[in-house]
Amino acid sequence: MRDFIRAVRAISDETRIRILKVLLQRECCVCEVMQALDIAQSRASRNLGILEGAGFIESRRDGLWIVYSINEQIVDGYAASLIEMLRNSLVNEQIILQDRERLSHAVRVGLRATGK
Amino acid sequence: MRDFIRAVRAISDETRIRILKVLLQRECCVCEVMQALDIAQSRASRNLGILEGAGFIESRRDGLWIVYSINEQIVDGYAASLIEMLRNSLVNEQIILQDRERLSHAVRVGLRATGK
DNA sequence: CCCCTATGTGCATATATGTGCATAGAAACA
DNA sequence: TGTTTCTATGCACATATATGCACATAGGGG
Repeated sequence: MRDFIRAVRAISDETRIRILKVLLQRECCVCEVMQALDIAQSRASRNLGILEGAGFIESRRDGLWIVYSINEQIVDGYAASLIEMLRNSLVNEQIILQDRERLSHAVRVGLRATGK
Repeated sequence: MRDFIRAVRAISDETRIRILKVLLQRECCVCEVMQALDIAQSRASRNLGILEGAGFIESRRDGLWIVYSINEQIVDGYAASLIEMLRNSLVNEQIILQDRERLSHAVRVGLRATGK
């Protein structure tokens, strides 16, 4: 019951839904997620942590960055069903399309180094 | 997005999960739900309302009672997928089995008339 | 070995959520 | 039409959740 609720709650937040939708496009580091969603870094990090704790995503280090990606090898567990459900949902949602657009321009480089 | 979140949030609460599990056994009036879960009447009523608003269940009047049941005819909508997921989940959960046991003894009669 | 960059986290705060209590509402039945 | 019975809801309150800000941490690269 606890795991079930943790999984469902994890996917019941708009920010985390948007993150999952982005990660369904391709793996991302934290800074790419914050660019895609146009949110603060701490917010991206925290919500990625929640999604990881619920089993939706996994992380690995790649040089300076920590790359998050959809946890594909889950067979049991509730996250698998929910991810599958999300895959077919919200396909024409405005904000999801916006995030996808921004994601396509996101670069794996700190904002400090972008010249801004 | 709003509907998606409403559906997922509706099923992310232990009380409502237990209610849905009970209704998957058979349709119930409010007083049967409160007996099965051993909760207050207002709590049962309120959570039934949330589940109805999210599209999981429907209600009809039957004499003195209002009977709630799983909304079976939903094809589109997110509730259908979530109900299907719940159907195969938590099958050995202690509290779910307790609720089912109490449900089998529940009667469609006000507590006031039980002699207590 | 030190510094710099990316990521994680403690704290304060605003908002949302769940619940009990008491009461209002609704509708069947006499 | 009045009464009884079941169900819904306003209110108060406790708890949970999400977020920004500032800072701590970690670990790669020079």
